[in-house]
Amino acid sequence: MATRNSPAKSAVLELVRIRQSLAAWYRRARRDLPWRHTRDPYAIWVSEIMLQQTRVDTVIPRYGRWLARFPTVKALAKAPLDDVLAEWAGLGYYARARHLHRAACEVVEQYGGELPADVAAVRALPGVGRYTAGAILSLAFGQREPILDGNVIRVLTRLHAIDEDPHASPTQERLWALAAELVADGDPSEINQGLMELGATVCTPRRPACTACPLARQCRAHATGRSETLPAPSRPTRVVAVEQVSVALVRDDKILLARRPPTGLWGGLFELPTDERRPGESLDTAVRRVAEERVGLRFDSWQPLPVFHHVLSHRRMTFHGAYASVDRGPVRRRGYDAHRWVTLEAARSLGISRAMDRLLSKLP
DNA sequence: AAGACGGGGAT
DNA sequence: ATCCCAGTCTT
Repeated sequence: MATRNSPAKSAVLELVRIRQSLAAWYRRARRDLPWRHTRDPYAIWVSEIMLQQTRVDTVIPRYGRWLARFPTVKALAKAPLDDVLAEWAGLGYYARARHLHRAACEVVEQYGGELPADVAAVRALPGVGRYTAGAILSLAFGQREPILDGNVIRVLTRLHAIDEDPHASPTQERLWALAAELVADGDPSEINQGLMELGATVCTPRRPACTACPLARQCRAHATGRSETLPAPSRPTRVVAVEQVSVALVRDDKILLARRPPTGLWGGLFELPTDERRPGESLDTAVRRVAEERVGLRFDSWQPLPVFHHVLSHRRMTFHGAYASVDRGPVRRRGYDAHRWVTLEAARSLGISRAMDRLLSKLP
């Protein structure tokens, strides 16, 4: 028989206290966010995909717009991918939109348009990883599935004063186990959202508000003055500089847009014919080469557009834009799978990247 | 285990 | 300039 103060028993009591403090704090301090007004699994799913690596403030105006345009899984599945990407335009990580569309088709075909309340089935959908499956199952269906995202990693590494790299496999498994232990009792939706909310508003990357934290008394990092130094920083990704050359080809007051291949960077989005500038290549040579090689068009003279920089997580791009009138003649695509002659107005409502939107805004 | 994959806001 | 965000997929 365990004694009253055995380690095992005090650990269990501590867990109970953490759950209760967290849930009570969450009920009191939670922000009023659009996706917290629904239990529609599809709406929760959409919000979780949009929120991947994307700030709440960025998602808020896009979430409602998305649901107005694609109100149900069936509506999304029925829409052409071009429309889906156009609606996603500007949000980044476009594989999320391609996967969401494909997953919607699968849900219609396999489950009649209703997201199954089964973690393995949801996890098997394209674009749904371990985190998103846990979030959908716990928030939409109230199941005891853990979640581990950037916020929860920060909260748990501090709570347990974990020094190891949180992205290393062994630490990942330990963190998932800790997250699972928290939802083993109580309300999994409140506990999971409480963990994320705490990480987003109190247990922040810099200058955490420990005096306002419901878990401060149980926090090992706080007790040892390490709240600001945990979690261990991850290794930064290398950013490569590249020069891009884009040509705006004009004919009858319309410009030529071409669709990128369905995968890879900006996959499935439209753009002005673009290619990397080669080492040592003059701008004039590059501009003419891009038009000739990528869409099979030539011109006599061209005008430069203002140069600008566009930064991605792994690239620092310098865009050199050119503007030229072209005569009649067939478009011969290379490396694109579709093209359209459109007005500038129509071009900006196609699925285009932020970089391309910036480029189009510089046209005369 | 590491890299690809966007964009923006905070410091 | 640096960090990093309600991550997933590929290699």
